[in-house]
Amino acid sequence: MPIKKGEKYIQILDAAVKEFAENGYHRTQVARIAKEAGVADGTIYLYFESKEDILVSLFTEKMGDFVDKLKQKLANVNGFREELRTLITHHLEVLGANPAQAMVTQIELRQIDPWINQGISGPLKSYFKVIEEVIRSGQDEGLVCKSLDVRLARKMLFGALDEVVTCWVMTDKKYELVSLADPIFEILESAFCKNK
Amino acid sequence: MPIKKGEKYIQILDAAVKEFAENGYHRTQVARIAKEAGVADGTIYLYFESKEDILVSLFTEKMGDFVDKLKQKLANVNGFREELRTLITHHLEVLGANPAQAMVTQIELRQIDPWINQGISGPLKSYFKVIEEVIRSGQDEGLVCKSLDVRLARKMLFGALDEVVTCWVMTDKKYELVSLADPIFEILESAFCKNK
Amino acid sequence: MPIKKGEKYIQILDAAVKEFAENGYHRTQVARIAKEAGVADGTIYLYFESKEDILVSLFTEKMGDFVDKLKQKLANVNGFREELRTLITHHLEVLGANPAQAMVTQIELRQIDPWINQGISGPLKSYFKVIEEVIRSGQDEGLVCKSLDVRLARKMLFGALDEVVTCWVMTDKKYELVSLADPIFEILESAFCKNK
Amino acid sequence: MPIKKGEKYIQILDAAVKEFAENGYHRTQVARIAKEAGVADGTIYLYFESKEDILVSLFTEKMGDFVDKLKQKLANVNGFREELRTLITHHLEVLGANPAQAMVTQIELRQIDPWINQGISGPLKSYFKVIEEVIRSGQDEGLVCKSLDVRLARKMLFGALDEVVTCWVMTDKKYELVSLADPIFEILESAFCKNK
DNA sequence: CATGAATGAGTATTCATTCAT
DNA sequence: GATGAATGAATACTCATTCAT
Repeated sequence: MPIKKGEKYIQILDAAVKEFAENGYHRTQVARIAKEAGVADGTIYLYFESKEDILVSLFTEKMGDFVDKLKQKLANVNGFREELRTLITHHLEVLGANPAQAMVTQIELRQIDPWINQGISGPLKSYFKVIEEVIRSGQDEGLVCKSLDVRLARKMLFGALDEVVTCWVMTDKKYELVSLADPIFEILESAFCKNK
Repeated sequence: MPIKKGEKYIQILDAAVKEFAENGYHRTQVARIAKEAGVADGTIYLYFESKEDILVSLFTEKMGDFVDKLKQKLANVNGFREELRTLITHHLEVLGANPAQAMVTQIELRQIDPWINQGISGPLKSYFKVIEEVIRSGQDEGLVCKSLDVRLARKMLFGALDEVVTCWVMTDKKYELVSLADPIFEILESAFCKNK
Repeated sequence: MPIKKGEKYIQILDAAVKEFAENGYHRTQVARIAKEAGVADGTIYLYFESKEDILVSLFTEKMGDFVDKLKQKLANVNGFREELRTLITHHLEVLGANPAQAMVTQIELRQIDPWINQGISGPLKSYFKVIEEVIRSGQDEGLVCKSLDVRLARKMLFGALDEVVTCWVMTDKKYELVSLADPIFEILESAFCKNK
Repeated sequence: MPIKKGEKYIQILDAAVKEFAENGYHRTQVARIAKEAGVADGTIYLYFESKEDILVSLFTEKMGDFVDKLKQKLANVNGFREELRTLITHHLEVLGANPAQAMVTQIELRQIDPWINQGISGPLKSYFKVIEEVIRSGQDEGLVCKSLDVRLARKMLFGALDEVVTCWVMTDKKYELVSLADPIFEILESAFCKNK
């Protein structure tokens, strides 16, 4: 039962983001992470169950923050349109501001054996829930058609954002990710709102 | 240089789809594929450069067909709306009809080291090109706003479809994938067409 | 240099017998012994030099008692035959009464690297000495042939007893070990005494 | 399912005896055995399941021979006394002639986790069976008391021989093991035969 | 073309032991 | 004396790939 707190926990996580983003998950040795974090190899295993657990924890840890912050922002905003805009902007801002993090989330995380990586589904689901709530609030507001399949809409919205970020990560992040917020907003707004 | 055709080539590819879909890419040993295909271990390397090449070839091979067929269908259809509908339906039909194939494409393919998997970008790009042409034809037709960023729209469209298929694959394929064609079409039509 | 006495010393030794007998020497972690003993990992090393030292001490500690008690019993007995009987009975009684102890002595102790385990030879030698004295007293008494190689006889006697106990330990201790004292005595008596 | 035959199988086994006898089981690395055998590390695992399997196979392989040869010798001999003498001599001869082998059998083999080493019990049992048959033939012949517990006698006989060999191995094999055959025979004959 | 025995590079993980508190 | 977080050495085993036949 690893210790999920403490200074060393953070050090290791930080070192891991750096190494994973730089060399990829499979090419990164645990010993390398330890060195970068300034701890002994064995110390890693006081805080994580396995190399894979580091990657999953990386995601879980950040995803918790991500959703919490998003919820806060949504609480300060009124109406479906603003909520949608907030959601999109938040997604792009956060990932755009942390390229290494984004790299790991978009690329490396998907290299884990899906038979094992149930670990990421929890935090991800809570994000999905928030997205669905936003869409549903649009329905309540009368802006979004009641007959819209909310789950389907969520998948499409998330998939669209996700692909945009992935492409950005893979093209060496040449442009400002957040600059895409407006055009994306307009497309998604059209997609979901009835008579614009 | 490997022989990229012949009876054994097909046998190996078929064995690989089966094994990858069943056990995942990393958990599948080359020896296992050879056994399933009824050939010797070494024979694999007469037809493929590496284990990874099998996975990539799997994708390339099918993606070629996929795009060819799609182009044929699009040639027989008039107007952006029908083209879009054809695109979506084709995507869902083909993947929905080949669950094992879909499993490999959606899940296993993403486990390859991105530093190496440039192999898939070729065939994928030709699909992207078709998608962009469809959107552009919508602009020419006056249905889609000229100011729409076609590449961005393509990413979102593809991302949306891709996520829908991934979710379907991961939920044990309980429903008919193609049954989602209509609702998806309506959302994407709204997304891209001006005043509906 | 470790403190070879005190309450904690006993606690650790007791915990070790339990764990070794239950899981075997190699499968037992020092941390586990510490936990079972209710002390910190590091505390172990205030009382023992190494994991191996625990096992060796276990043996030494008990072997000291074993030989002392045996000597006392022998002092109260007259004649080779009674001495031999006493020796056999003592061996079977003590080990039969402490199955966990016997398990460790007969099985686990032999898993130690013989390049290091000189530690056990001391206490064992004093037992061997007692056995040899008993045999020699038989010679003095005229019951045992003078030409008998006492060291050889000792090895055979000890080996015979040892194997009997090992078999008992490995067959889940289904019968009373001490019940074998009589038949064993008769065989060994015949073995060593001239014309019975 | 490892290949239990072939030239390489023998090479590896020979290399293993040498290394185990020289450095002990735990101190011997698999890579070292491979080097000594002139094969690649991985090749070991084509012929053996694990490092432990090498040690067990070592014993099994030789024990088969040992028992077969013993049976042949016994077939050419008449009467309990000669059979017993044959048994003892064979035991001492074979082990005395192969000190490295004896080292491994008497010392290293016992370092294997008894929870796993069921592998050795088979071949050993067939030896036990032969010993018991010899004793039983003595009973049939009228030389050994019918009331003697044959299994107990076997354990004592085997334990006695075993301990003698172990002592010999551990004292740097300074004397000829087989020279002990006569005195041992006399002791065991007295032990089991009624009126000498 | 086909074979499959042989190769050997590559590394996550364990756990006895230490030492600063 | 006691603690327990931190250490880091140590290595069996896998499996994609090759090549002699």
